Amino acid sequence: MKLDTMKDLRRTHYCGEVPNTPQEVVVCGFADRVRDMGNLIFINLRDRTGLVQLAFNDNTDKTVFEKAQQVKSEYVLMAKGQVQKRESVNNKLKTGEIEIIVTDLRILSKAETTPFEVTNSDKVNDELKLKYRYLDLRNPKLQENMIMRHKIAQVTREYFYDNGFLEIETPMMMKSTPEGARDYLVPSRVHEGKFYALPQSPQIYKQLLMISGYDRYIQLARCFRDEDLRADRQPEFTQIDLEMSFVDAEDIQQCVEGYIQKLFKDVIGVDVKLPIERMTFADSMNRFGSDKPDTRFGMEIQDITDTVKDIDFVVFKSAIENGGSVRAINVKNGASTYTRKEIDKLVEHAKGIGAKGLAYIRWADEPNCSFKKFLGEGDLEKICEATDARKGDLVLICADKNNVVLSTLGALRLVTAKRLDIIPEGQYNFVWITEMPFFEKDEETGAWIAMHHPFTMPMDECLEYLDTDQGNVRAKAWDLVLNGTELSSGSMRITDFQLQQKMFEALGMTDEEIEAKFGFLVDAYRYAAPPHGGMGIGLDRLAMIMCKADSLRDVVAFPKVQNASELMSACPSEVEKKQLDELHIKTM
RNA sequence: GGCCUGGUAGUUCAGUUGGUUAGAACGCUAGCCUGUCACGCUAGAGGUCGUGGGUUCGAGCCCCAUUCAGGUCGCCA
Repeated sequence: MKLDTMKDLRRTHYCGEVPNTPQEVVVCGFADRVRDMGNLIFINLRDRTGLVQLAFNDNTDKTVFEKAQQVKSEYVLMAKGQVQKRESVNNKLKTGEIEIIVTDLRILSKAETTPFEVTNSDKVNDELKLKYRYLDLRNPKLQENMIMRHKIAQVTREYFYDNGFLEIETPMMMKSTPEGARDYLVPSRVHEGKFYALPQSPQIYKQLLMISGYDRYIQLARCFRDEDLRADRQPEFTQIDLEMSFVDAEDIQQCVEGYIQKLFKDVIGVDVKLPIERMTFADSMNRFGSDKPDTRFGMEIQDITDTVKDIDFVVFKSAIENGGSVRAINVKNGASTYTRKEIDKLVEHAKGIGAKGLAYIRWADEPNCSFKKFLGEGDLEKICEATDARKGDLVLICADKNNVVLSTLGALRLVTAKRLDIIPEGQYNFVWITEMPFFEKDEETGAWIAMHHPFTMPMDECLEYLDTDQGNVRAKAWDLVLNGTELSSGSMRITDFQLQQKMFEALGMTDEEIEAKFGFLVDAYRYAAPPHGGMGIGLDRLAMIMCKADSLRDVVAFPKVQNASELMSACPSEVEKKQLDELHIKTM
């Protein structure tokens, strides 16, 4: 059968927006479900706004009826007809009170049987859905997510434009700076053996824009990092990138708080109370064992080193003697029902993080302690008191170097909270993590590397021991954390080129390296720079949380999978030898 | 790069200790059906059990390798 064309017919209404009053309308979209009852046919027509029911009955023109009999799922249709009240209402549909008695039906395009049912694909394997991403994107849930993402972008621009920010595009092809994440490289045809890099972030350019006097900059910037993927990490992502002049940390945070408040109100109708809580990095680590604490539930880490220091238990003793500590979390909420097997699993989990083991007190009927035989009179009571342990609780205790203890308990806190299902839904706990360390030690080389980036301003009081006590230098850098997810990271930048030079040196770079990699930036700061700082806010992660999605893939139209390939188009792919030759790339 | 989990019909899954013709639901095809909305009823088609090797009289099931996907650790200034 020949396909129909639209000819002079044009849409008057989206399916989900067909009004509740009798009138002639023209709708178009995809056939969602066809219910053929013989002399009566119903077709649910779907577009991005929702569904509307098309009805064909014994009053329907014969040729129209015969055409309706041919319709199958996912056909593209256009239908003209009369809106009328239904005989029986469907409360599940926005348009459930009406239907369209069709007088003209056009089959504009036919679909082969799809590899999965578009609107019933919840349980379908991701691999298949990603291969046919264009079909999965027809799913109302994904459409809703894409629309919400659009709204986020819209409100973002609105807010920052209203607050005097200029949107300025920065290059997608730039100089490679191999510090930090791996760059995606673009070979140069004209310059044999030389490469551009795709930006990991527009960091350097936005700082230069401040030097150039653009004062407040915003960009929804695409960024690229050639690192392994996670559910919350794509190799290519969008950052709400901003930079402000003549401000200090607090001004930037206030500006972003206003944005967050408006965004959550306008997009999902949630009130965010300001100001957002501030927590120092050190506090966050000590209380939650993480630099991105989920504060929606308690279970904070307690230091019980003093309580247990006299107990003759070699695990505790050696940890304390080696400068470490003994700390605990009290898993309440009836966690004493954890079976031995489940506790063993927690121990394994702890070992995976680096702990040597895990001690515990399980208080079902009475306190049952895994290291009972080392305890003296009254020791157990003291530990229970220090950890507020009562009947029904499970106390997990870790002894080791501080960083191991904290990251272990921090991870167990999340695992047990998930298992016990005590994380409240629909709650949005924001927290600023401040006074981030400037340096961190590279585990492989032992060298000090910049935790944020090397243009970050150290805190004033830390300047004097930049060279002597790197581990204690704190930065004018902060993160914005939401429900345990790092949403955003910001800092004040160094504007004194001599200090910048010094920071590069502290990071172990030679003069030649500095000149080759960042010479142009250091030079720029010789010509005066306003005090400035800024942030990068992860748009994808923000969208993920606001859509209540589990994976970034649910808020990215065409995502990549774990090995950074894209299953639909099968990229990356091989290229022709001619292309490689032009780029001076020798084939392997 | 390490570890864990999975791959059986188009889809989601079941498949006993290794034993005759590998099943179900949904989808698909054909027919019936005038008020459905996850329509219903009847019949039918549809399988290289991811791939390769091994053990065995016999493998969807056991062993080895490999591949793909997911999660996670490393990594992500």
